[in-house]
Amino acid sequence: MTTREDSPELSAASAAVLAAVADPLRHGIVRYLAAQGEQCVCDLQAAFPVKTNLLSYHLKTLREAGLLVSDKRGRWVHYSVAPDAATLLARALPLPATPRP
Amino acid sequence: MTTREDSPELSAASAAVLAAVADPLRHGIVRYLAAQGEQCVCDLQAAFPVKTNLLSYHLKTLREAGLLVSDKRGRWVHYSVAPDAATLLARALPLPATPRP
DNA sequence: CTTACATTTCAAATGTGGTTGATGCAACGA
DNA sequence: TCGTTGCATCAACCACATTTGAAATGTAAG
Repeated sequence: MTTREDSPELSAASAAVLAAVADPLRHGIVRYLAAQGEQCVCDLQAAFPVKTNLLSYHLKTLREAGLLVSDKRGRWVHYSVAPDAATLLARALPLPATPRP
Repeated sequence: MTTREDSPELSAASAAVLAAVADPLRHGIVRYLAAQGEQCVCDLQAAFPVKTNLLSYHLKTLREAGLLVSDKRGRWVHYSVAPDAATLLARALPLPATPRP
């Protein structure tokens, strides 16, 4: 094992994280949750006009990428942006991120 | 026309930029060019063991995403990271980027 | 207990991007 | 001119991601 990361593996891992948000719907979901804070799936259904099972599929994709966390409370499942999502994304970029204007 | 960007369109445009680097090979190419500076395709062939036409396809993808620029000098084509690539990527993220440690 | 509701899971259909092999083309040298 | 080199383009194939419809799970209300 090496101390520093191997380039191909780093690129592969980074690409996987980026692929999660490289979809218009998933990108919109993350933006929406970042702006609105925690929302239940039913709220997301109102905001994004897609079938429920499709929404569920994309939420699962984002969750498995480590960008979202879910919390089941009673009958509803609430989703929110993972605490380290911003760091995860910034580190996945192939270039150092510049501060936003 | 609106003053602020429309959410679905912004997400779509951002997702397109992110999709360009959401591939291990393309991610590696951008990282390599950022580290090494301008390189001709022949140099990239040495660094990435893939067929020439495949490399050309991925370079075209990155170029069309606005992340790379190409410069044909004589017989060789030199690629380098576009001047505003870092900004383009940072803006494409669905969350404000955190500074890297 | 039975029903309704919120969300997930499953399997099958569809679509899209990456890969390959072949071909094209411009620049250079013999 | 002729052949070679460096790179791009094209069409076809294949693997995988997305989408769909149906059914399952789990929770709460009546």
